Amino acid sequence: MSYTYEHPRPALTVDCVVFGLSDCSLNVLLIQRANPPFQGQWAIPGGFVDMDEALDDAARRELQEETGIKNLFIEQLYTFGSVDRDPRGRVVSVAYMALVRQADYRPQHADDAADADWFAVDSLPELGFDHQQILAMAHDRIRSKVQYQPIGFELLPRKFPLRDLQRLYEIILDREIDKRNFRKKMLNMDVLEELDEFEQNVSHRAARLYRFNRRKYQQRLKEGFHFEI
Amino acid sequence: MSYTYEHPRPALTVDCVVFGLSDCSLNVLLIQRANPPFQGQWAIPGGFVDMDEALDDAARRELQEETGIKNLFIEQLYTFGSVDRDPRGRVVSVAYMALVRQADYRPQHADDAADADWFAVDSLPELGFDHQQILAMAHDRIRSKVQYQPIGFELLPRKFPLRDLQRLYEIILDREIDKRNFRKKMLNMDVLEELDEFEQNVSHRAARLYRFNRRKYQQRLKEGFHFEI
DNA sequence: GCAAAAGTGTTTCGGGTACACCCATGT
DNA sequence: ACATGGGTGTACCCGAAACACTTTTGC
Repeated sequence: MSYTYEHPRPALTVDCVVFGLSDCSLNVLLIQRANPPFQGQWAIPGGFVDMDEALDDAARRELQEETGIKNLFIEQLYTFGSVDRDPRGRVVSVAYMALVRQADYRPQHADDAADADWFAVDSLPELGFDHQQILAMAHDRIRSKVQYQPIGFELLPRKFPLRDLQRLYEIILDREIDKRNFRKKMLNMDVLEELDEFEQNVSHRAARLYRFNRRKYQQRLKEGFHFEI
Repeated sequence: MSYTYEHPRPALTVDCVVFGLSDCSLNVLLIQRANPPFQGQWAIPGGFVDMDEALDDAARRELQEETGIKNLFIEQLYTFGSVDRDPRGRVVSVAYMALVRQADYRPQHADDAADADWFAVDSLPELGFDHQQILAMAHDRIRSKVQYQPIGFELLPRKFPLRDLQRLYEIILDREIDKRNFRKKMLNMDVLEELDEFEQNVSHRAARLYRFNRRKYQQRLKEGFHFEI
């Protein structure tokens, strides 16, 4: 089967920067390329956009093929279209950023990848294509966006102690935060649900668990509320 | 001439939301479509991406064809790729936003447009395609970005009185701003150059002119400075 | 009882906001 | 002289930041 057009068309792909969080670092999911170009090098997962799927759907599909996870948070980042960004020819790529609960699954690599693994954002391997640049932009985006939108919760389990939320911000923003001020501000925003559950299996006093209440957040937004760290 | 590919490819276009400022409104440049679909309706200027030009270059080129202006401020906005957004088939469009000094030129329409004109953003005509949505996103973007990046200057003449700068913010943000506080804040940022020139041909005391000093701004950025209205 | 982390208020400081009058210029 | 807009300083208030001790739990 082949397709013919009057004018030449660039190929169109989506690439997806997947962020996860571990105890002490913000991580991204990379795949090791099984085929040329950049065979053996690490890269951001991605693939071609089908004719009958929207860009967001393509990103979600690729991500599911690479990771097995559905229903996650994704957001369009930027579209990269330098003429020479892919040695195989003109390829324009719509980059997405996704946030996942890293503990929920093991990376599984698709056929076009030799391997898939997490890397801390501050110690990345060399990347193929312009993926270094895409990743840098994604990192900037998450750093700034986490401060004024409640997207951090996408990286945590549904139920979490405040300490973990604070640690999340400390890791992403790369600065220490005062515990009392943090709790005060976070709880005052009134978008967290205080649960009657506590951490398990800790060798010290167990912390209370909280849950992000999206409904309450949406409601507060309408009242002119503004999420901010 | 025709081009054949193994897999089908969406067509790729750039669309450009051009903002200008007049005495009392923020405006966008629209063209009236000369051909179907949506013939006779107003739309955002745009066109196909050539194989040997980067996306930004395509946006700049289209813009120059539509308006005759080069060297203006452009910024990528978002990529729109719903399956049915164009009745002619699958067309993915990378949307840009541009800011121009509206007084500097008259709109001139290209061959594919019957007409081109400015419309105040708060009284737009009905638009073809998903251009209403693109425009709404551009409007959101300029509104939020103008508050933390010095892009407003792109809409003003090089030399301007502070009153005009304040009016710009009042128009874009749609709220009144206190004159003394505005001047204090703006001058304290130390990115404006106080000129020894004054307005001409006004029937009252002439205001001093200022100029945005980009070099000083870049330098202050490195010192950890943060532009904000 | 000791190690480890949870949980909790008050004071201080700086920046944002509110606010009104005199001055320069052209007609 | 008057109409029009240019230009200027101070007081208050609120939210951000700094800061240390007691409590709970497991070992």
